[in-house]
Amino acid sequence: MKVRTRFAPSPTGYMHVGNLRTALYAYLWARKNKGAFILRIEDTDQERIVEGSVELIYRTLEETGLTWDEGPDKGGAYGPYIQHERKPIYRKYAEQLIEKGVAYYCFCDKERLEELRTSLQLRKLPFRYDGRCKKLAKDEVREKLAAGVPHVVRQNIPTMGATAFSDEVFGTITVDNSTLDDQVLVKSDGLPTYNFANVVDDHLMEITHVIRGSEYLSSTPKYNLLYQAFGWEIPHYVHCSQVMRDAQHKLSKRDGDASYADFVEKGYLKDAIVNYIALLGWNPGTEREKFTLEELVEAFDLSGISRSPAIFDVHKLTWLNGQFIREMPPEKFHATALPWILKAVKREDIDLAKVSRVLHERTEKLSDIPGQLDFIDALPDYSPALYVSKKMKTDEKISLESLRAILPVLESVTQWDHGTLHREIFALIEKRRVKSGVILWPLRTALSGKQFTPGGGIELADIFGREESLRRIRKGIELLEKTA
RNA sequence: GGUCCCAUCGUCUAGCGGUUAGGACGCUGGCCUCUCACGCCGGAAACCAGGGUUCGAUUCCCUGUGGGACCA
Repeated sequence: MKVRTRFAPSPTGYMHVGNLRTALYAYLWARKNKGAFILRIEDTDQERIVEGSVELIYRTLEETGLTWDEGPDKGGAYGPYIQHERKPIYRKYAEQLIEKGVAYYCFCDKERLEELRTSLQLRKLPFRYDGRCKKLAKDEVREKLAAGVPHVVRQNIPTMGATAFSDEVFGTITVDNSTLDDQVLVKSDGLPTYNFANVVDDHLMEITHVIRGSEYLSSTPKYNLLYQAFGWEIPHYVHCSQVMRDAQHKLSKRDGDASYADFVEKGYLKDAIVNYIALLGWNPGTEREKFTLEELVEAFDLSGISRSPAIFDVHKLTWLNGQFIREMPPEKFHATALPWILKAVKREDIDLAKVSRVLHERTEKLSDIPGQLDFIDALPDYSPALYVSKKMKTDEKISLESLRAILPVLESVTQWDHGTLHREIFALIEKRRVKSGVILWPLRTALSGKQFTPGGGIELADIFGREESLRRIRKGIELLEKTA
């Protein structure tokens, strides 16, 4: 049978990385098996719907390369792919269940349910519907329906026995039916609950592998009861454990760093994000850690999914991001980095390609870039103490001598390029018979006014060009003369 | 509160009865070096606890502890 998986997000305006990981696993499994990956929008909970969410879902999946074969925009043989458009379908199946006695109409209103709840709470019992409407006579039900009394449809769970299901990652799980609640299948507005809709849709859409978060683990027995009542084949279940912020908390929207968009905004590459979340809770069985999406398709297997929750480690994501950045060809890095470089560099006399060259090995995430370039547009005010470096064997006095020696050398340079500069500066070092740091440290300090910079003194001189370099060196000499 | 699930370095994980418990991030020492970074070499760092089963348990079983999910 052809493998069919689905990603079924609610349009709540947010693409949580945990959801994205679930989508990724479903995508990988479909592709790995040459099957189909389906996108279905679960909008039965109308109150939670956020404008523009569906577009956000499309955009995220497209950006990350998780292409779907069937969906609201693409169509397919199993549509519609938006749950609220499937309303009549659910009604029909709910009626079937009622006929079979596996479900029943419930006319209990809010007040009665509230009473039930408080009375159970007083006795420290968990809330469970007491099944009152189950006992209603057929005529009574018909009358109430005809009179238009508001009602829901509830699942009639057997009071005896147990229900078991098998999960690809958790194994067999058995639950006593007596602990299961007669959950609502169809709400009073006529729309199905998620609990009902997902079963009907997964069956009708011929989903073979239901890949979803572990929060559905405890309701799965109820779904199985439904499948059994309909006589439908039960799909393979693949439950993925939570993505956590720390041991106590799920990674949540409130932290401001839980969504795909948050990470893109912070300068993470989509490839790195996808690679990292794939590894969160799944391992390929080898020690390999870096994968492209295509390579993940190849390597992915259900058996590598782990049961315990995983804490999202932004440090490791950052490292992986750096790996992807370093691997880029220089032109690609330049194109990627350019918008971030332009945030810091406004002057137009700078060759930005040279800037990205020195940045390339020094960038882990793109948002690091502006801060690294804050000395380009204007030389910052800096303390002469920056000229002191024990390791480079230099201090204010020595630096002053060095800068005074550098100035005429650079002034006489006619061909201002990296090769020439390098040659001239190193000739000076040799001539003065000093350690290279004695010349290079003051040069870099004078050019940048910073302790650390992307690029060394010669590279910076090349980037700044003749006029700006000489100007900054003279300024350094001035500063040191004042100190001495 | 009831039910279910989970438990190896700080973090992600390998392990599927006998291993010097492996890798990666992070941390750290060194080398390289035009500062920083990259890269390379090294180091510290873990089997939640107690009972079984077994010649032998990180591994299998039970209990406890801790954490999570679901139902409220």
